[in-house]
Amino acid sequence: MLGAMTRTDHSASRLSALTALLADETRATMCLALLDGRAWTGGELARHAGVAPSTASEHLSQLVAGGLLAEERQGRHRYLRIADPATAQLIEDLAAFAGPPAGTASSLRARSASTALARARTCYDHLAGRLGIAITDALTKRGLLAQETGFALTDQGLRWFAELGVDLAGAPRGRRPLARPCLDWTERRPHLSGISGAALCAHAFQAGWCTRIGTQRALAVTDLGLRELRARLGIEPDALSV
Amino acid sequence: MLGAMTRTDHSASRLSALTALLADETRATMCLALLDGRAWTGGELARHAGVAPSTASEHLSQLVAGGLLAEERQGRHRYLRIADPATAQLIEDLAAFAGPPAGTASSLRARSASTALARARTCYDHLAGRLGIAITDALTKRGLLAQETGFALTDQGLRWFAELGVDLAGAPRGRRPLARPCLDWTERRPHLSGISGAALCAHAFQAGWCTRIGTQRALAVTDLGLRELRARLGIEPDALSV
DNA sequence: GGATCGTTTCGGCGCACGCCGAACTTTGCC
DNA sequence: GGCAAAGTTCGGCGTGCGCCGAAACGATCC
Repeated sequence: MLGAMTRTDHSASRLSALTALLADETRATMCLALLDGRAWTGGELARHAGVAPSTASEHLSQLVAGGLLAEERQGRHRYLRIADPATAQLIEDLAAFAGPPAGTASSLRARSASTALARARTCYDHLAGRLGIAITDALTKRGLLAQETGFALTDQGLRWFAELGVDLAGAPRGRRPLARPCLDWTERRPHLSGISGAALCAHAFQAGWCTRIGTQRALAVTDLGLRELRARLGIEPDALSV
Repeated sequence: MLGAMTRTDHSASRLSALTALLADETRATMCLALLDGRAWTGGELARHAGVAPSTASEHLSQLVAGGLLAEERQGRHRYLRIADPATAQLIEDLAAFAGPPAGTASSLRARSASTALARARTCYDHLAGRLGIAITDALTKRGLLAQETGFALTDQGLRWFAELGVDLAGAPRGRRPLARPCLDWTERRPHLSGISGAALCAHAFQAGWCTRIGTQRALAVTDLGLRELRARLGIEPDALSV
């Protein structure tokens, strides 16, 4: 009992310290902005969050010290990004959990249906929005991704990636799983994350399937992308343009 | 840009409100205690966290209002439990992420190697500790659980559960996946969670494979349990008693 | 060298909130 | 009905922390 107590206490201390980093709205705004997967400067984040540069500087130092963000100094700039995919995943999970309850999901979806962000965007290092959902659904429908008994690529799925020219076996395999679900903000449904999700997103950029719009995380699918998605996954262009 | 801004702002507000609930060490202690899956009274949680009943009452009201806990009034008692499996999973994820870095994992494991908690425990509604890891490893080794390409039960795995007398198809299937990984505190490795993990844990209790020790979440594996684990999964009793 | 810009450090302000004890309500027991 | 126990409400205390502006620092450009 006593042993369990102290152990729990240490865990509670660490848990509260971690969540305290995100418990401030300014810091939360910064972390959510960084979920686009790119590195922002301190000034950009300060303006985005609507606080003075000095305030932002202190917040960012806390986030770096807490391990949520990584920094890189270049000249007089301080570039900040999410520390690693696991951290991005955690923030995504929290954001999805904190999202509006299921009842208001439809109204939210309807309200934001016309925005570019809901149509296609990146979610740290993989594809999200209706594009991400459409791809995940297509992979599942074609038997490339098993969702009934968990969330894993099938052997056919591995071959599909190989045909795409993406070498998943050779990918740097840390503790990050090959495939894992990531709950989508706008769609309230899981889309493909993990190493394969990141690889697919990277391929989509490299092969010119999609490009970034503006400075945020919104994406546009190119004509080539539409053709490839139809040819390789049977995704009709209509499903993405609505 | 503006649309994205306000949207992000709302998300940040909700994200910070959610994490603020766990950002206090007293509330974090309470939530971690409730991860044993049972319902505690307000007084028990107050004593466990080391605060006055009045203080605990206010904290618990916040956690209920925030949706993390569910309450049930019975006479002059107020029973509290984690709201649902998704919430438990989130708290587990956070606790695992907030846990000690990989470098200190071995020393932690060594230090707590002798405690009953590290040997076998529940993690909300499924089995954890070395018992949970041993089961997950055995399922994987026998081809019942696929971890190479994600995390999902195989067809053989479904048959194994059926032979056990556990009907996974008939389980109340909400959005909760059949199988999902849950990162273990002490072992720093994933163990089986999700509907199948909960069903296996329930079966283990019902069939007398294990029983609770004390009032915490620690478990003891019975002789029958040891025999069944060896017969059904090839788990040697030594692996659990070390 | 001088001007400018991005960033950081430092005081100081003010609010938010976690804590307790005391008083009160409700429930259960004798 | 009377008493004990669980829980809640309220007032008040103290502190922690998020905010800003001013000033200092360092890099870049002219």
